[in-house]
Amino acid sequence: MSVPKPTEGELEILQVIWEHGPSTVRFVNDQLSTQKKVGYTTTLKLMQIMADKGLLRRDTTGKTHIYDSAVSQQKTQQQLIDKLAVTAFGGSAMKLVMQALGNKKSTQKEIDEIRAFLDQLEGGEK
Amino acid sequence: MSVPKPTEGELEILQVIWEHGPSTVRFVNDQLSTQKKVGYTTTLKLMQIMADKGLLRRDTTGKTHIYDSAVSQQKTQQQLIDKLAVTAFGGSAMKLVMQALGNKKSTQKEIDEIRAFLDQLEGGEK
DNA sequence: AATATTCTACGAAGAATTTCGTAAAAAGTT
DNA sequence: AACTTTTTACGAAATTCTTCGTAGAATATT
Repeated sequence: MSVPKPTEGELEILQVIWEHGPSTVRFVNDQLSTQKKVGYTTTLKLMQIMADKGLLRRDTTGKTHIYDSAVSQQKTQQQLIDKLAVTAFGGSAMKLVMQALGNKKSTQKEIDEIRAFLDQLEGGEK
Repeated sequence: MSVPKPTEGELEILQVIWEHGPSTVRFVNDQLSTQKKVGYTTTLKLMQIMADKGLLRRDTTGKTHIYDSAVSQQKTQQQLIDKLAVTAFGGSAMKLVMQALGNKKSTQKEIDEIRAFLDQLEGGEK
């Protein structure tokens, strides 16, 4: 297999890196620590494992290693959506979308955004 | 905590029960077996655990126990979407929806469905 | 009634994930 | 240079999830 689906803990790390770009373990751990209690070596270990798996790339030239994402945010998100669609929505991404829209107090602005997005989808069809 | 988030294996079982209603272990196992190889006692054990967790209810009056879902399909699906939104979309369900719509070759019919759904959302606002 | 089949209960092995302690290397400080 | 801090490496414990073997109870079959 190529790159495995990230686990939940791994996703938390990916999100930090997707948002802030290449980061040190220290930085990622600081970010995670604002959300939950987590030891430094725990984060380190996870990131090392992720590098082994191919989820992260690391630059070991400097004193402190710099980790960067080796997977695209969009591809990963799509992978997770597809997985959820299969495991919880009988394979229907549309049902998933409906559910996400339905049980959500969407603002008028959001609804308009979706409409615009749909228009765009129709326009750019191939 | 009340009812925990179902695991992947548990979701497969829930889907069978959501679709077919109250079921025996035998039936659920037969259904799962059409998708993947799985031992009878494996399914049994999982369903027993799910009953302990509060994901399933069971009727033990008869010879063979009958299991029914103790969690609503819709609530569970929403729970999973919310979780995915948080762990992979920075908490934004809208981003999740966009992604789901975007990287999906949506048919015209599906797009129209979503539009109708949005109209309905606006109409039934409180 | 004896035999065979089906089902539940139990426990435990296996696998994947998460956590962290300890030690050594590297860098910074006094 | 000696000391402190930071970082990496390693391994293993703890947790959660999954799988299944075995035994015994319940039911059905011959």
